[in-house]
Amino acid sequence: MPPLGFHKHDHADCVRSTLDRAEAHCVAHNLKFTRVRKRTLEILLAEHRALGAYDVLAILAKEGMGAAPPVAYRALDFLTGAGFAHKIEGLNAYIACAHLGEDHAPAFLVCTRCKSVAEANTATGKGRLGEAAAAAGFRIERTVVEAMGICPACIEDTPCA
Amino acid sequence: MPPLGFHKHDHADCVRSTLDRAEAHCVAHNLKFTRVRKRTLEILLAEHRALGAYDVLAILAKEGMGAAPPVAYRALDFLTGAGFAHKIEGLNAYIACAHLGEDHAPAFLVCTRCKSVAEANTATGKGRLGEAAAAAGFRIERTVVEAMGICPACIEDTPCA
DNA sequence: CCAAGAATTGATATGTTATAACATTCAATT
DNA sequence: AATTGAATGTTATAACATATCAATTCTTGG
Repeated sequence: MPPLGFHKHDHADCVRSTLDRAEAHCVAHNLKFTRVRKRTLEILLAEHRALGAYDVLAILAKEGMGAAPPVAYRALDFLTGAGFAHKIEGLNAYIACAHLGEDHAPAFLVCTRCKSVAEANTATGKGRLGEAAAAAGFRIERTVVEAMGICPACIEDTPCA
Repeated sequence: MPPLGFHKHDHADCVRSTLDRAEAHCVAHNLKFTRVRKRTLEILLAEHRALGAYDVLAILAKEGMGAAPPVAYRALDFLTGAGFAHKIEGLNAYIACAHLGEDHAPAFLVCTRCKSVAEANTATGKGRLGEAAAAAGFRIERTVVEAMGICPACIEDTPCA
C-alpha cells in the first residue's frame, strides 16, 4: 500500500469513509463517539497534516466547545486510544489515522517544512526493532517510527533543491 | 551487535571510552568540547537512562554552571548535533549515544517504567521506511525509531507479570 | 602582546506543550 | 425520579523549550 498523504486522492471520500469506520468501531466496542470527539477527528481529517493540541483547541473553542487545554487533550487521548489518530512525537502534534480499521504498526514520513504527514503501512512485526526486543526480553507496547524530512512538494518549491 | 543498556557490562570502561571517542571526534572536527558540554555528556553517561533537560540542568546548576534552561539545552543541542547524544522523542528526554563513532541510524528500546534505554544498532538503510520514502520521493533527514515498553528487569519486578 | 571578531556562557523573560484537581452536565439504568 | 458513572468544562500549574541580550572567553591576525 502506498503511503497516503503526498499524492492526490478523493479526499472527501477519504474523510467520509474514515468517519464511518470510526463510527462503526465505536458501536462495535461500546465507545462513545461524542460531539467533541467526532469534531476533533474531523478537524484532524481535514488535511493530512499534523496539528498541535492547541491548534485543535482553538477550533473547538471557536465553535463553542470548551476553551481549556484538557478538552483538546482528552479528545485526542480518546482518538489515539481508539486508534483513530496518532501522535507524531517528533512534532508534538496529532494526525488522523490513514488506515483506520486495518491492523497496522504506524510509521510516518513527516515533512518538517509543511508538516504534512504520510502514513506508511508497515507490518506489526517490526523488523530489527522487533528482533532486538525479542533478543533482549523487552515487551513492546507501542512503537514510534517517524522519518523526518522534506516531502516531494517542498523539495520542488525549494530554490536550491 | 546486541543492544546496550539492559545487560551487565564494564560501565566505567564504557564511560571512559565514550568520553575518549568524543574528545577525539572534537579534535578531528575542530569542535569545542567545553566544560559544560563535557560535564553534560558525563551526566548522561552515568546511566543508560534518559534524563530530561531540567534533570541535567539541576545537576549543572548544583555544580556552579548556569542555572537557566538555555545552558542545558545548548549543551544538549551540541551533543545531539555532534552525535554524542540522542533525544528520545517519546519521553522528551536525552541519552548518551551508546555507539559513538560508529555510523548508525539510532533505534531505541525505551522502558516507560524505569526510563532505561537500550540503543540498538540498525543499518542506515531503514527498511520499510526507507522504501516508502524512496517510492514517495521523500528526502529523509532524520529518523525517530523507538519501541516503548517494559524492560526485562521491570517485567521481573512486576507482581502480575 | 593586544585589539577585533567570533563563539560560548549566563540571565531574564516568555512561549509552548501537557496534566492535576475539582465542579458540572449528561446519559443510561434502576 | 433517583442513582451512578462517564464526559465535559474551568482553574491553576507543571513540564518542556526558545528568543533575546549582556558578559565572558577564546581565537587569531596585526
